[in-house]
Amino acid sequence: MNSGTIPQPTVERLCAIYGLLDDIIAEGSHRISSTQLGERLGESAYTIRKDFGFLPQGRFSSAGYSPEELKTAIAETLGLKEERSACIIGLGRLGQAVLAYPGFSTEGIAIRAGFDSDTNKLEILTASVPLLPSYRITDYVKEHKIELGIIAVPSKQAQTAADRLIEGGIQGIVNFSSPVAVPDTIRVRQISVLDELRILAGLIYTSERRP
Amino acid sequence: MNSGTIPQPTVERLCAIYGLLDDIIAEGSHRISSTQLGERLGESAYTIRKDFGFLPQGRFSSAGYSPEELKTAIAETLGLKEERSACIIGLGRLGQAVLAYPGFSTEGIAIRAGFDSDTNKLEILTASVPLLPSYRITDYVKEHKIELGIIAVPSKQAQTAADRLIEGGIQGIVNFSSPVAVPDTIRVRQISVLDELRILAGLIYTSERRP
DNA sequence: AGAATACTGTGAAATATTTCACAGTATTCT
DNA sequence: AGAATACTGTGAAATATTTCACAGTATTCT
Repeated sequence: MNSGTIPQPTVERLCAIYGLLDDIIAEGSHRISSTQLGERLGESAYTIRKDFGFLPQGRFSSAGYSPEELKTAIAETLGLKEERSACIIGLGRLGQAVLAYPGFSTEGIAIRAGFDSDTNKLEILTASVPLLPSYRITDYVKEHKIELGIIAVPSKQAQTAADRLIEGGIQGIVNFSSPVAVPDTIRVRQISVLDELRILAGLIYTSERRP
Repeated sequence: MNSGTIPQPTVERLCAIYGLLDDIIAEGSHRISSTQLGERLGESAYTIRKDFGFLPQGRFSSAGYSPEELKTAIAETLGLKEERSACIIGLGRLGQAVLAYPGFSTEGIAIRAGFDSDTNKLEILTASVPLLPSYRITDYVKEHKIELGIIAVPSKQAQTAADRLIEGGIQGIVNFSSPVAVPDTIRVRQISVLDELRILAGLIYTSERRP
């Protein structure tokens, strides 16, 4: 067994597994082994099992894990049982794509509002949640106790968006835009397709050169 | 100085810095220190300097780095000087958003084609690159020596998309869809907003509980 | 011109993370 | 029913990564 703080790589992998378990359940499997999970994720079975050491001791054994029980155990450990409120800043193509993503509602994340500084856009778009002008971010986040923010604005507006979210009391940010400065109480996950493509290029290039 | 294989976390940070340097150059700075870079990225200055140890010895010193020289040094080290060819599979909202992203052309990544299995969609959309039916992925990737693929299809189609790319000789994949099984010569970068939101929730929750 | 400052570069130490090796055990097979 | 199998859980070892501490040096200040 294991307690103490959970290492960040473990939290990341547990979340990846959590999502994967939906696929596995959809496929109809009722048992899954650490080896199989590791293969799907590109991790070793040892690592997966060590990660599971942070879950409440489940007396799993000998024929792998039950996907349903695993999901429950992970949800409990990472606090994914209660629904989290989120909002999205920037309703361009990317923001709209995220807003329209059907997965959230069933998965413990509720997108509660969308914001954009272009009021025209707010009128044209339709959504099942309120779409509001950006100057209302702080108030709205505060009033509705929104915990997570997604930033999908052009890079010059990223810092303003972050500042408004933070002033409203946001706890974490997924940022598709340029990196933003935040106090170290706020966690930021940076996402950039361009960076990822470069990382791939870099990994490929450096492993070719130095075998 | 330093050679040998470059650690993956270093490649990742160097790519993040590479992108950040464009912002810094745009702001008009001609000098940037490891401390400043670290603050923007949420890393320590030590780490940044260690990372730079993998760059060709630049005799930078004492008043920080020149953003331009840094960019060149990183590009050289990671092979980002030559343009890389990429393609995108799946032309839903997300795929369209990526395809329309203006940053690539100026940044050493060229999106050469888009694919979708819905031929209607191919006719409706317009783009500056060919939009083709998905069964042509393998041929096209092979013929045009496309190195990187972006998968933005519904989860059930992800594995097929990956298989076609791999058969065509793709070297790396950025995958917005469900995790895919690939031979270990292929590198995959998995991107999921839902996972990122859960990671944030998990990090926040576990650090609250165990201070 | 000389002193103070603000950096970098880098071995060595500290820490975090992964991998190994194997005992223990439910399940499956004959 | 007994043997073989296929797992998990976990200390210990190995490895990777980060942090520290500080010497060296160009730049800025007085």
